[in-house]
Amino acid sequence: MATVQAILDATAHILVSDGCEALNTNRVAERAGVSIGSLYQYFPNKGALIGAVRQRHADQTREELITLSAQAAHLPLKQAVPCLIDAVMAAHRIDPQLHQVLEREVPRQFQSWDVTEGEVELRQLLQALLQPHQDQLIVSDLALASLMLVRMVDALVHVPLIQDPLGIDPKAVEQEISTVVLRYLTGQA
Amino acid sequence: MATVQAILDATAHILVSDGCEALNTNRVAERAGVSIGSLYQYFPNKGALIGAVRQRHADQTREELITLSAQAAHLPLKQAVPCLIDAVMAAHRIDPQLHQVLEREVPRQFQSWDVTEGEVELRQLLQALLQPHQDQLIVSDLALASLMLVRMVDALVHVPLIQDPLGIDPKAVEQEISTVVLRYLTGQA
Amino acid sequence: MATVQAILDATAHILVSDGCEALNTNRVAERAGVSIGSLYQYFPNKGALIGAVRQRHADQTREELITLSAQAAHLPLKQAVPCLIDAVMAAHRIDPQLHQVLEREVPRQFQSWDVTEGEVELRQLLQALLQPHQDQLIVSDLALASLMLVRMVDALVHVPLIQDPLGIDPKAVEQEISTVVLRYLTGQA
Amino acid sequence: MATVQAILDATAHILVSDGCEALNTNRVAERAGVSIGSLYQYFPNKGALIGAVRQRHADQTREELITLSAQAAHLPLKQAVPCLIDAVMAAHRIDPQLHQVLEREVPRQFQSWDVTEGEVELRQLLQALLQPHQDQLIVSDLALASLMLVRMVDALVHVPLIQDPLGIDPKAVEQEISTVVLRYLTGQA
DNA sequence: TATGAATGAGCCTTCATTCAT
DNA sequence: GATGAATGAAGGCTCATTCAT
Repeated sequence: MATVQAILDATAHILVSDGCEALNTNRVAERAGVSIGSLYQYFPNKGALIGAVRQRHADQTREELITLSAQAAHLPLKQAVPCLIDAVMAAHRIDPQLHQVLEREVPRQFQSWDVTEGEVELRQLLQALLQPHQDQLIVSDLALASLMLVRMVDALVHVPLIQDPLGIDPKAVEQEISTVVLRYLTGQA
Repeated sequence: MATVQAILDATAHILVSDGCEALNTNRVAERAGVSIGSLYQYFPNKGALIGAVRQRHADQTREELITLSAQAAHLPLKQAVPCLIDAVMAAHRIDPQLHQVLEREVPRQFQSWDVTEGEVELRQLLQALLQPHQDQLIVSDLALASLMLVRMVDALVHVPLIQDPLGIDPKAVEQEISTVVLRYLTGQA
Repeated sequence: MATVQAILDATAHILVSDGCEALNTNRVAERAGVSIGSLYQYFPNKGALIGAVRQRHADQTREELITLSAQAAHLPLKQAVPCLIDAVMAAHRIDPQLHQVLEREVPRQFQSWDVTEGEVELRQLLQALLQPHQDQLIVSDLALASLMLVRMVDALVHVPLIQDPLGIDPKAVEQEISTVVLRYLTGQA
Repeated sequence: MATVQAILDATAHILVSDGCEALNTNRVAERAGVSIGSLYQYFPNKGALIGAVRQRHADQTREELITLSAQAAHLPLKQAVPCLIDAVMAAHRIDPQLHQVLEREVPRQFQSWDVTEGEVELRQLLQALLQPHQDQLIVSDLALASLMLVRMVDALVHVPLIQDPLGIDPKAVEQEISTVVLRYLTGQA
């Protein structure tokens, strides 16, 4: 419904512009242009608000990721890897700032179980994508490799999204991610 | 002074055991066994408290890292890399839970500029350590490689510290980090 | 109308099961299975709701009381008194819990003038019932005696309805009420 | 402490003048002339406030009652009973309006166990006072009689404290209570 | 008439911070 | 320096009531 959308949008906006600490239900309601009563008609408490925003973002991200990574399924490994990295980056580009806040600022009490949930799903997806290329891989354990890759790619993908103090070129980083991954998987780039 | 130490310890303890949201100055003072007035004698506000804890933790981490990584300076690359990874892991083992909270939960208003500061220093340290091994490296840009390495190692180093839902062995992860790094740097492991 | 009945029933039910503090119009409407709008179609405000429940309960109580006490009119005093006490107890057994809540928990703002109203009526009824037995009575003032009796019987009648912490038998209490009354009125039991 | 006293006084005053529903912590603090923060320094929540007022009132009442009823211990029954009734009335005159509110308006959630507690104590006190007069009593069971008396006297004692709609004289009521009690206990007045 | 989304005043409570002692 | 009572702005949330459909 329009009201719910407005509330979620307002929440996300405040989260991005002022951070999690500055998020309060009255402010969300005001920015959403609805009364505080309406907010509580749809969300039982502040945590649910953040949870819903996280859910919406996670859903969008997963959808984007799955859609784009599907294209990699039929490519040779050397093109599949950059394609996947692109997918991950595209997913992160949906709302990088919101992603950042959700990832790094949400206090413990609002963090839900499904954070790791999503990662596990991702690792299994990746493992399935790598399976067909078994013969070219030099990694010993595909499950282990998937864990390593998901974590490192996630970390690296954030790099080009922010200004580097030493002036490293974002474009170069983006390409280098594929290099790292391919060298790890195949020993060559 | 003892009072300051007690206050910082209390802060860190609450941060770890109950999270950033549960940190309040009265509780810190109580746990530290000093009056709230004394707390404000040494710290102008709540932010300074968190800042000081962060600073102390960063200092300890850096010190540990520098001390341990010094040993890697005179080793061949193949042993230097595991040695460095060990150093990073040791640094993270100082207080992994505090590290986690500081890294992931502290709201924007308390996050200071010097987070990146520390990383830049790290990248330069790493670059200096790699320099002597130039001939064995296949990476094109040492500054870029340092950025990549610092980010990915930091991400990977957290993995063995928490229980994996898919049951991957922490020991295996620890070794695999060196593999990833060496393959990236030299094309072999 | 069915809607009104449903609303009153819902109100009474919530009053009994969760107390006056837990009574709110939205909850009443929900439990009654009608919309909040419909509730306000029939009751101008929350107070009217409680008032109506009180009225209904008072009406039922009065009706029961008058019906049953009519039987006492043609009995000799010694049998009339237990008969009347029985009538009062029967009236209280209609919905003892609701009675309790209405009597002890309803805040001032919802208490209406007619509380005493009912009592006055009762006193006059009792006085009329006693009049024919004047010759056996040793009380000086029948109006005063009626006041005393209504108040004390009301108080005593609640006793057998709740569990006594010292384990006094409810049946014994019930009989003792008649003893008290008869001794007061006639000097004998 | 002065602050605590002021808070309790303010609570009692609001309770009496505007009822339980109108009691809110901000108003209490304002009337007490302290900040809302100070109120919460001494009382963990609204319920504790009401509980403390109730406690204070119960303590005062009990003290008055025990002190005054001690005088009845060495009197013959015929003077002891009016003396006791006087004691009960004096106890009720401490703050009749507060007593009323505490007795009839406090919602379930704030009612504590010790309501009945006090009554049991009273019944045992009364039983001890009656024991020495056993030979003049015609009641079969002293424990039962004590229960009856406590309840009926409590009910009757409230009568002279309020204006009667039928114009019964309060003084007469007061005396009649002793009559009722003595007739019940001894068969004569 | 019935509906129920929307409203918003107001209540309970927390906590960073001050300041008189 | 140390203390801790006191402050009060601010935030989470409830619920009686309205009104457009």
